[in-house]
Amino acid sequence: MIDRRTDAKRRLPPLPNAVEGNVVTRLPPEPSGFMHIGHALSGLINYLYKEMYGGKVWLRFEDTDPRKVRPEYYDSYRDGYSWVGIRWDHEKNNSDDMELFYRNARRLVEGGKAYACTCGRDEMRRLRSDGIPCDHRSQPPEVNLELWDGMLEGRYSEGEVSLRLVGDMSSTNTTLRDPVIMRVVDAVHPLTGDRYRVWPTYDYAVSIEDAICGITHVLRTSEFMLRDELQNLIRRYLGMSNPTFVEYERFEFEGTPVSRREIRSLIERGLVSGWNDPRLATIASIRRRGILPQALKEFVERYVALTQSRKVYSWDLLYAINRRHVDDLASRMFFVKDPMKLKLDGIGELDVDLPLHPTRNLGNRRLRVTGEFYVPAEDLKTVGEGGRVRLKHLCNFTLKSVTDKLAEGVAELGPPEPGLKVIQWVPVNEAVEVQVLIPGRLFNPDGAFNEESLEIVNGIAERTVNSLEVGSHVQFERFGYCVKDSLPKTFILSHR
RNA sequence: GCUCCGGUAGUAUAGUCCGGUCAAGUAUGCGGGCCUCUCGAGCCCGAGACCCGGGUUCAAAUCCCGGCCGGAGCACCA
Repeated sequence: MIDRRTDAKRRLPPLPNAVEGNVVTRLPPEPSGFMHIGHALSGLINYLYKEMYGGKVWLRFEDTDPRKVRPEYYDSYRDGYSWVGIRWDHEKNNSDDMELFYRNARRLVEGGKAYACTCGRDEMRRLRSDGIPCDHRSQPPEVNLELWDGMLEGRYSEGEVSLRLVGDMSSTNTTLRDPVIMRVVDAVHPLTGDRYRVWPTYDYAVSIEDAICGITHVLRTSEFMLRDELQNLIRRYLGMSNPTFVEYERFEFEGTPVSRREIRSLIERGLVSGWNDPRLATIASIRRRGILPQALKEFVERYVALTQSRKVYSWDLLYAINRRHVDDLASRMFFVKDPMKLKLDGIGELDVDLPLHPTRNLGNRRLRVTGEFYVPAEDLKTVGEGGRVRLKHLCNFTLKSVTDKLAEGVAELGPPEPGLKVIQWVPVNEAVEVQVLIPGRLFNPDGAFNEESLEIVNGIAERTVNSLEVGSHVQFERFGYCVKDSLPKTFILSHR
């Protein structure tokens, strides 16, 4: 018997209607923009359930709006999902199945479940909103077929004719009010070029695809909730079976925009540097700032709930998990912010080997010391003249004098003296200048842009940091976990 | 405006379906301590919540009604 009060080993809750060995889920990105953390979390949910029960996951691109789809985004999702550790069993694009959508559309028309409508956009919107059917709804099937064939043959231009489902014009669920299922789009598709100009709409394409992919569980965010009924109706007309739906609220993080529109506007206004700005929550951003995929996975298992309540996560929740993962692989190095020069008597020239990690066997780095160091000014000032301090792994010293520019002291090499403040240091002859970018929240709780969202800290680091590869994790002792960035001399703080 | 959905500590959640074992568990954050040659990791202790008002009941976080607050949908986008 498990104590219900402990969730130390918390996992995803059981999936309704799940059959062991046969849970088929899907990753359904629209390749029209960059992948962000919300996609990753949702993708992980779909993947982890498939792993939990055994089954398959599909990667299926929802690319039926040629105007929005861009070729580069297909890869952005493939890369992103792979990076978070998802391995999908099958991959396809909705745009692969145009003939299938056409065939089924014809079946619907023939069966009286769809009709060709020539109402203008505004007219259609008005009637739908009032719940009133238009005359086209009661056209004889021959007329509908004639018009449908005309669409396929290219006799109509965009907006002139569209194929509509016979739904329920008076339903309170407005998605059911005879939605358009096929329409003419005069745009070149990145995958199919100009081969097709009649495209399915989302609900129609998804209904059919979910059925033919054998999806057993649709796990998605709740903006789709009202669509369940419509999609089931389409499948009923077509004699296809329905999946189980599990819908949950979108995942947001405090002070961080999620919508592409918002992000684009920040970029255009120059408030962030681009789609991979470390303050953003795109996959490119969180990778760049050192969030590990394992941390995302653990985050899903520990903190995600498949409920409809609003979720705005605190970044701290993710950081705490990430910190534990990163702690094992981050080399320890010295970085001094607001440095002050310290001259120590009693130390000659010598080479010292310092461990790269306190507990793991990551090896050492060697520093040559001469008696002149950069150390944090603040530490010396708090200790004051006459005070005693420890340079970590090196020596104890007594501070003799401190001015604004220089401090002097007398050192004794040897083991640490209990009770002394232990500080990091960089030999003057081993010093390199670096900057650390500290990303913060982009928006304050009141919604205003946070002018201090990116802090830049300049300081001195030990030369060893030059040998770090871009993307590698390092812990600047007494400062925080950072990632070596591709920008020259730059590190990005992951978190303290 | 119409239609849905939600509201447990600062944050995320467990518990809500099948009312009592919940004077409400966990994680994170916060305060304190231990340990440690880091302000990290690890360990221990502490403070901190059932949106409001009615009702039903011996008993309500859990059921009912009303209110308030929040979110979503209402495209020939997905």
